[in-house]
Amino acid sequence: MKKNKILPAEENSGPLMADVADLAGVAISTVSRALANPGRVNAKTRAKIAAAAEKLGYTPNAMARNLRIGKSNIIMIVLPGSLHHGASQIIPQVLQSINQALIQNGYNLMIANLDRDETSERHILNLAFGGTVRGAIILSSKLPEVAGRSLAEAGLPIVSLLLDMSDASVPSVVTNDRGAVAEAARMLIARGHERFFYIAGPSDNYHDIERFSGLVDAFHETGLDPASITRSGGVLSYQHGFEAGKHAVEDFTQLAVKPTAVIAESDDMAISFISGVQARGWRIPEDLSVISFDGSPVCEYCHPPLSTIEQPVEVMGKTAVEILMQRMSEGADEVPTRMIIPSRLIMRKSVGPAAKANNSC
Amino acid sequence: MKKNKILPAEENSGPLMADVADLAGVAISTVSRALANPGRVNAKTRAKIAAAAEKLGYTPNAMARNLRIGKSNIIMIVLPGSLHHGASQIIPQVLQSINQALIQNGYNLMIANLDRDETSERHILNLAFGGTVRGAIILSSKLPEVAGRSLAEAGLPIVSLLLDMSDASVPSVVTNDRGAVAEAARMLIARGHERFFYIAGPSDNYHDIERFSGLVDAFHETGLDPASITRSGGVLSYQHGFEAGKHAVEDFTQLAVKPTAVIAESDDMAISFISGVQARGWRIPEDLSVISFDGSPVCEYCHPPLSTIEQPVEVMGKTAVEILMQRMSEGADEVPTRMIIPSRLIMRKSVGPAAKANNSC
DNA sequence: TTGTATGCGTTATCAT
DNA sequence: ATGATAACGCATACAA
Repeated sequence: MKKNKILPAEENSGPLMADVADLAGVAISTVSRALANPGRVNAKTRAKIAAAAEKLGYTPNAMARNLRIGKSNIIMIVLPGSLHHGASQIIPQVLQSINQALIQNGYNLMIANLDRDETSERHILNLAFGGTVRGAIILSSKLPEVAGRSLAEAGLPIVSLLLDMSDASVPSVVTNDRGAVAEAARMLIARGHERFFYIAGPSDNYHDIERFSGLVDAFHETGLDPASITRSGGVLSYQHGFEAGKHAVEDFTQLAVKPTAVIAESDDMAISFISGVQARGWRIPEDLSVISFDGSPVCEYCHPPLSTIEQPVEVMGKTAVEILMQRMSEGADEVPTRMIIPSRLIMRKSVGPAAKANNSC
Repeated sequence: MKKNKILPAEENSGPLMADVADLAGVAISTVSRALANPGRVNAKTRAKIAAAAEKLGYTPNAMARNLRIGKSNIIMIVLPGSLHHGASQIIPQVLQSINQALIQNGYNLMIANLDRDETSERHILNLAFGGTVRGAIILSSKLPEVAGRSLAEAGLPIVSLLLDMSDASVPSVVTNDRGAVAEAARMLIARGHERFFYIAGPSDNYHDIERFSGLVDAFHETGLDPASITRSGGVLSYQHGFEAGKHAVEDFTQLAVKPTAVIAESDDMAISFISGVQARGWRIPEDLSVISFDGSPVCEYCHPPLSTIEQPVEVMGKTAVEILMQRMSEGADEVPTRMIIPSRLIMRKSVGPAAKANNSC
């Protein structure tokens, strides 16, 4: 039984269910039930089967099972290539939390990279349409789509993480980007800051829009003129947030009237920006207060320790998985289309009162 | 053809090979050939088939294919839970490079977390013995093993990355840890440093042993007494390298005679260590020179910019995949058991000449 | 409660 | 060069 007559041969592929059945002296279907539906088989035979399986070191073949039941147990996470660099500080945590939650539900996590080339899009679509994956969690602002085929039509549940795609009817798990920035900005304004410098990631990206809007909101609320907000960045091609921060230093240097507060879209941007302006003689927070986004662990050890808006990635990841599970089990589409997990502002020494006149240097 | 009579029904699972065959007016086996082995089918029929497939938007079912050929096209990467925190700065790059290389070879990447509990070990073993994955790249110092079943016996190719497991006959891709640290140490010694402080990760880990040995080597070569090396760390339970660095600050503070040079096993450790000692009045590099390991991008923006031994993770990742591919194709086991990819010392301002007497503070 | 038989979607063997 | 057919390993409808 162990070895088949006709086909591949190749490497020994381990004991089969049939082997277990033989050894236990029962039919193969009984083994199948004993494993999947223990309640519906006699305790005695169940014991025999368990013993046989144990003795043979039997492990069910997942591919065969999945093919038979017509479902895969693999979920893919779609990471834009840029994320590996951009918000890279939090990616490991995201993967970790998602994977843990998935495994608890009997699923596995596959990584899919979405770059700007058609090849990667096609690859992802094949994963979806070819039945390799059962669902997707995406960290990209657009769904892969090529030759008229879109991930949206693949018939599998999708959840967007970090970016709100509920407009495109993709359930999304996000943080309160806009409100969190507004809150941080209000706090800065309360400390006397009136001129802001905003370091943006790729323009028109959800994060850019929401977070910048939050800043503008705070200005409106407090009666300040949003005209005194200077934007920097918005370039798509940066590999790292670090580069954006570096470039922002140039922009900042050329300003006739210097802002006293900086809000950066990611910790990386803030870190390299701070490094750059400090090298040119500005002091943080005496001359310039800085707050960024992400809550990377490294912020605590920056010079000075960096205030950051912490994204609750653990919770967000688990929530994304929960929603995915709901979409997959309950046939219904009655699941939330947008979950907002509040972020937390971690105040550190990079923030101080506004300097009176700091156009030195 | 599209819908079958008896079974699941469920969601529409897309066009099948049979549908393509029908539309093209050929047998199903011909379609299979046309797709897999284009050379062995008439150009005309091939065109018909291609047209039909195109029109239907046909995507081959991967699970069925893999089951049939008895091979999965999924490779798993085994990440110790600690790595998500410890050396986390480089994990995204590792994943990125490995995934790219895999996809070029027609494989996909699955993530597997190896924690310290038996559950995660069992899970990984099931992935292996259940045929879900075809091979593994591990970043863990030990192979999952439970109830006598070990990953080593799963009959699938394994490559170790970052850690040398060639002793356990697992082909390994590593960097020249020992030599790189020795070189860095020699350079420091040439600058007058004679008392070193070494911040270690988990004790007896490969990295700890190799890198510390490198430091000792340099001392021997230059006729210095290794007794003037102080070790700190070696604690297993730290979640972040940051914590190790923090703790090292305590150790450092209590030393009667202060070292003038520090070597840390990871950038994270160095970053939090520097932050801590600076807060207590020490100056880098005037009082203390620091070099660490990993080459995290953030080092460039530290205060002062941090010298680091860059691990060539991109090359290492690609190399690991290459070795895996060799193991899988050429039946032979005649593949290298250890590949050493040299690292590069990036010198930055965290290093200076030894202070004459810096036991101030 | 257990056994028999069929099919999941594909590849590969054998004829034609 | 193409077509009919039997597996791959498992799960389920149905009969016993």
